[in-house]
Amino acid sequence: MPRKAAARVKDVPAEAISRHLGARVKQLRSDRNWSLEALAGASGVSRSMLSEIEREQANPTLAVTLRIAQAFGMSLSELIETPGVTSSITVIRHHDRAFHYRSDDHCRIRTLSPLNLEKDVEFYEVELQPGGALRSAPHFEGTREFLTVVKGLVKVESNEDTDTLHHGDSTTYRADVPHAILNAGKGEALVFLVVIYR
Amino acid sequence: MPRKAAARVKDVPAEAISRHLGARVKQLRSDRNWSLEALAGASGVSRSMLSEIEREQANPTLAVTLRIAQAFGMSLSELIETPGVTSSITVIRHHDRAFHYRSDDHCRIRTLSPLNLEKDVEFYEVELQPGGALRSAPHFEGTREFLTVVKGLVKVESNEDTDTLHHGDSTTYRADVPHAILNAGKGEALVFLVVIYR
DNA sequence: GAATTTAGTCTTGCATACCGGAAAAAGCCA
DNA sequence: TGGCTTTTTCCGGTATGCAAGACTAAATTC
Repeated sequence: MPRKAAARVKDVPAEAISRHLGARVKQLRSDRNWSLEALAGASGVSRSMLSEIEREQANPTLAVTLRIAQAFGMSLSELIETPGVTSSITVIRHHDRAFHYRSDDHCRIRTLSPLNLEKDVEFYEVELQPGGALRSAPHFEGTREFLTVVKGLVKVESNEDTDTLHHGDSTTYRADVPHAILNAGKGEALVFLVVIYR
Repeated sequence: MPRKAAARVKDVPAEAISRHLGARVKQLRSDRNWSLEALAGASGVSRSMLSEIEREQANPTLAVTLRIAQAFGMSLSELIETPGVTSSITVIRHHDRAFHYRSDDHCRIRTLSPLNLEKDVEFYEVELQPGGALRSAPHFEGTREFLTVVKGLVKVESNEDTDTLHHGDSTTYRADVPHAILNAGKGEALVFLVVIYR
């Protein structure tokens, strides 16, 4: 068995890189009746490279892609994003490491909402080992947290206030002050947390 | 003196490529307490490349940048774009009937956020018996729901899309179209639901 | 404090992004 | 059809993106 060649990114199916970037560039260019030469002039990217990109035979660098976007008078995002396609459902699987926001011995946090997609709300799952705690510095003014306990015994602190929650209890508190979530029980604790920025 | 090399894109000032992409990656990574090794594992991009990118010494290809974005659970655009009271605590006890939003044989809904206090976000716990379903007419334009399955086997429908979720899986979907949450398993199902109105 | 582990940077080597110019296609008008 | 122009693809060379492993420094464990 020949040993596996070094996995290079180029080997990734071209379509996966950025769906139809080539087609998109070609479209924008012909919309404007530009030749490769014209686009090359406007972008500073060589005709040959542009040709390859349009035929999906290249894996352009960020810099080159950015220049092309600028030549069309748009941002990278605008160039890359397929306009108007918002798939209805997005799923985050339990074991998807990409969403393990943070993990250490005492505390594991999973992101349940695509971060930064929803700007002012975040949804987390937090697992705390006995004695474990999640302490946070104040967030922006007006930020509140909503929390519900699925398993274990949890103590919540916000400012000087403190409260203890059992399985099934929920709470909301100010998060624009120092606050903390602590596992006050003997077993593992599991809570869901919604953070709302104002 | 060697003759002037052909002007390559790499020669462009690094900052211009994508403002502080390196810093951004580094930030996201340390936010999550990930080592380069961990990020390499999650993204499929080598440590060394990641190191170079963070130090702004590389001009990554689109493919690599995309993989990094995916490892962080965000889109390319999201990665590239620059981001940026009296008693503190209110508790809702598990058995407090006042917050049983709705109860019937098949479906029990508890409100975990004081309703109409936070106007554009609501937080629910939904319990579905086998065969039970929660069907909703479209909410306001732009409304999305975030859902995570704590127990059971759940099917989600939004528009024509459908997906099945096991324990620990999460999803987000459009709620401004007809949508439904169904218990597709043999036992009781428990999910947490966040609704965001736009 | 030596040995082990864990973090990051540096080095090596290959595949390829990228450029400039040549060859090939495609129009376009007699 | 034959030339003339314009547009696109092909080709050769250079610089560099990228992966893998070596190396170094810091933190842990014994």
